[in-house]
Amino acid sequence: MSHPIVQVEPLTTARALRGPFDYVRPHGTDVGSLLEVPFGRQRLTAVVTGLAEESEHRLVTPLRVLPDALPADLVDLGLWLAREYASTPARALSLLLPPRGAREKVQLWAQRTEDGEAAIADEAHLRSTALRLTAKQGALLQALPRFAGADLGSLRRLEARGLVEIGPRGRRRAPQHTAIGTRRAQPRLTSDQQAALNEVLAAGRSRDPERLLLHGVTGSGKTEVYLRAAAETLERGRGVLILVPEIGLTPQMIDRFAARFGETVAVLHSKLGAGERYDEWRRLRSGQARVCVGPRSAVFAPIDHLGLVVVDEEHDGSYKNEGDPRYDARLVAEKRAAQHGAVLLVGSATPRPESIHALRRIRLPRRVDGAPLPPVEIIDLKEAPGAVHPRTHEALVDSRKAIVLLNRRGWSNFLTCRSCGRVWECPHCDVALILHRDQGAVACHHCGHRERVPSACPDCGSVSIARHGAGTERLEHELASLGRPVLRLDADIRDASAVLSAFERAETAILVGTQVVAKGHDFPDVDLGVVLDADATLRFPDFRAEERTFALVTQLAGRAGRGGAGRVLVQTIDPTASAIAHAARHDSDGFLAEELERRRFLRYPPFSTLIRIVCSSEAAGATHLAATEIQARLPTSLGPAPLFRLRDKERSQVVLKAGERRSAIDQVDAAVREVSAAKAHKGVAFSVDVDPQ
DNA sequence: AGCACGCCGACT
DNA sequence: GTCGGCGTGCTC
Repeated sequence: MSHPIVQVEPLTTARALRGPFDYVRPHGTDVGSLLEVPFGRQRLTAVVTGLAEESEHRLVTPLRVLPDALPADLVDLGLWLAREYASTPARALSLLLPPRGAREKVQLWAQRTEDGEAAIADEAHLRSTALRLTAKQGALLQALPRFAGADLGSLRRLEARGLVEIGPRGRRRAPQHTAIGTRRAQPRLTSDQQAALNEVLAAGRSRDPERLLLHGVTGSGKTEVYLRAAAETLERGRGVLILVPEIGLTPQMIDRFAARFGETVAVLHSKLGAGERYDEWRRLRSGQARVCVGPRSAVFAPIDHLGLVVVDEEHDGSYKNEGDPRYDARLVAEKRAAQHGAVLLVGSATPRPESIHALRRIRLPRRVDGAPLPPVEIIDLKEAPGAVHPRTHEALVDSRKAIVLLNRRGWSNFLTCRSCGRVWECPHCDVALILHRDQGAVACHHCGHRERVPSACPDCGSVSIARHGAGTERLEHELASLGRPVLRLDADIRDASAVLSAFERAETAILVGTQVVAKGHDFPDVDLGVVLDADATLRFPDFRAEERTFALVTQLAGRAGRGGAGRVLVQTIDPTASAIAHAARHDSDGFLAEELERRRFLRYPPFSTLIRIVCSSEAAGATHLAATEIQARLPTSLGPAPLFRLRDKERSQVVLKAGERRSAIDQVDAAVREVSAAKAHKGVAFSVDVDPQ
């Protein structure tokens, strides 16, 4: 037999441990097969990544072959992912595995036999046969095929007459929200949409398709372009992948795809139960489903012959993974499209400068309803101190439905003792505790530590405690004086969709919240949008602060005035700030041109690659030493810079700004491997982030 | 990451 | 004597 050996990656989280390891090849296995192998004294799941003719090792036989297998292209993708993000093959492949811990659900399935068909088709025969059946059995015979369910008794009688066959069959556990069959009429495309669609279709006919950016204002009908492009892709016999930011906030995308394409749509996301997730994965793997809609992790959906990969709201930060392979689903989407020769189509009203730079842009400059974008007024907070400027207050009084954005959760930012100056801080992190009055607690927003609201200072006994700053909870409380319902939406709210639908139903209301309110649903009758503290995002110490502020203001403007009349107010202490000024004019081209020029000048992405290495340890001073050694091995890197203590761990970071991406990643990987292997740095954990947010 | 092997201190 | 500390090294 040729290739009697499998090369395998055992799935362990150990950073130092990288395969491939060789084993005897079990019958019927190939690249992508999943095995259970003896590994040292453990038994581990392992992924076959290659085949070989011979090995220098003494081989053992795997314990068993697991039922599902990865497609070979996903094995390639996993190995690429490991290298691209300086992780390990095992950690990367773990992200792509079929859902574990669930089996196929099998139920009895009944269908007509040839005699049964004849009984239905031939009316005379039907009379003679069916009349001798009870009414229910006759109805059942006509309603087949279907799962047997509670009618098994009747079906068994039909089976005895040879009219039906009954046997086991897998049954799909469909996620509840998939609104299959609620088919809606296809809207007519505007001429802009038609032109955009033509470009996407033209790209799809090319051997080496272009990567496209659909830059369309909110309400310009990007989703309908995705749907039409998907339909055409399916007709060509190829699969479709649609990525969306967060499934909880964008149920419309799933609904619209399920309504248009029915059973061929699968959904993959973290809220699914084990059975549902397994069934959806299997439906994709087997080709029963050819379209997948889901968040970042859905970029690993097992779809073969991909023809179209869509990334909706491509500016959204949730495409970046926080866990160990710190992958960016937007880059993985691009890679998958390239693997399959598929069209990459990313869409946004506020695209990233990176995308403007790298992709060919198609525009949808007008809303489908023809309504103009709402006017944006900038309000100078220097004129009047306080959280809500008098003009903002006036506008809130005049509005019927308003969205107010404040990017701080809780009641107040921090507490101090008026008599001794004590600041309430998290015992595990170097940050202040935030007051949450409704929960009767102060909480750390980084590690989740909570304490009861203090009634007295533990240091000096004073009962006079000052509350500084205002968050969404306090704002909610203060706006209640306007005498209309105030709804709050932020990470403290358990049921976000209940708040959104309450706001949608309300005649008049104010929705207060953090960034999520700028995403959320589309409300047709919002007449006012307010950004209370645009400076909070703008002054963030990050080179993306400008673009995030621009996106926030623009996205909020998109929520207001869908029906026509609407206005947006942006409060700031710096009205001349470029991001705010451009957003106020709806001038994304101007903003993006300026931002790209700035990036080019400062050599920021896309004109370089940033790589961040964070060292963390509970031992005092250890991270600084480790980071210093990392820095010494990377000639052009900056640092080490201390970060605030998090979960009892000191942290220190080194940042590399590289011209040559591939070699820089390899250098960082080598440096981290060497330093982490040194016994002097035991107890120090290292994390590498390529393209940090 | 596990887990065993191995070479030194204080306990029934 | 031997129970067990965790330093060191290996896993096809």
